Amino acid sequence: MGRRKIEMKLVRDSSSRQVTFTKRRNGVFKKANELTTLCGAEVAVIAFSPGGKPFSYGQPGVDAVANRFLRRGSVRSKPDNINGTAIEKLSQELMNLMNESEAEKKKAEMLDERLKKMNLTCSGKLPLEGLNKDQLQKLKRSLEEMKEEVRESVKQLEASSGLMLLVQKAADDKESHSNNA
Amino acid sequence: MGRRKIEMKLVRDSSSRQVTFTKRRNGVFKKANELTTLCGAEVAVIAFSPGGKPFSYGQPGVDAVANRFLRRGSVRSKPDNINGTAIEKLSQELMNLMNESEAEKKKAEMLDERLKKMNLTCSGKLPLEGLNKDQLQKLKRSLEEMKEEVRESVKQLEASSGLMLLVQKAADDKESHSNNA
DNA sequence: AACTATTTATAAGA
DNA sequence: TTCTTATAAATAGTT
Repeated sequence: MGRRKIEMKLVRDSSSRQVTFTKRRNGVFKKANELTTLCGAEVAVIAFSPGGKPFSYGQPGVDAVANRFLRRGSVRSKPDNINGTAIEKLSQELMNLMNESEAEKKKAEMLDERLKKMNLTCSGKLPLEGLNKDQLQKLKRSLEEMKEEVRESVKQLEASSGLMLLVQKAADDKESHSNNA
Repeated sequence: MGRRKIEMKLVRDSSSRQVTFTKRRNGVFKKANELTTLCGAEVAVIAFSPGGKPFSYGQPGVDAVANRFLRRGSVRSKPDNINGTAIEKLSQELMNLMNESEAEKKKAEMLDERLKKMNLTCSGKLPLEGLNKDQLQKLKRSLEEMKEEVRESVKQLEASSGLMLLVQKAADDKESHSNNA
């Protein structure tokens, strides 16, 4: 996309390659950002430069995602309109939310398995012979902890969702009582 | 980049949004692939559609990324070269990974606290009484935020796992080289 | 780090 | 949906 068409193969000159990497990395991140903005999708990109330096989009990330989400939420519905049938809408959204949480749980489980498999292989071979074993171990532990926390979060989320449903039901009951009276 | 310039905001029409997502997702993946090919960089992209479906470049898993990594390694440098400075690069990557893991852990902890607080409030009062739709909304929002955060955590965890695999594969490679010698 | 000549990506449309 | 096509964007080579 420039003065000339280039062959799709490794750029020979190391310097040019670095320049190309920088330009195109920015390009990919921008595209990812647009995908996020345009479609409300969550996108994460991780790129290691030829030199091994890590770059990522979506990183400082949770904040950005949260902000985006909140903005969308406030735009979508007017607070005042929360009467009557709005409850049904909420109920529907809750249902959707819970379903998504389910999906999230499954992902976490798959992740879990992958991690387990990984751990087995790792401890079996103690692979990073020449590398810093200490670092690897720390890494492993970090991953382990993260896994636990995520799993815990999912559990709590489920519990909370359940509670929410109960609350909602109670609300409905109360309402129909009022109607009866 | 089409017949018209479009505003960079959420595409209103759900159907159009889906189309846009598909097209642009392919675009991002293609760009990622080019970055990989042109610069010998390792790139992973994960995208969740508005509907929550996961797509990724570098899959059917991390395996593809790992393979690419290994292929590049054998092309770029002689196998023996994995011993010297390559080690330092990996080490660097590990360091970065660990830093990210730390950040993630903290985020997860915050999430955890918020969840705990919420559970307390909910179970303490079983707030069906006030049960203002307003409260319901707040709860809903909390749930949604948590969902986002959990999902984000999972994504990051996946990314980390992928990196781990890469590191491990590289280590295995090194070992077999040693064995061969 | 900027600047274009071109190539690519893609928003509409068929 | 898949394929065109008119335009907007990205970017390779240049300064």
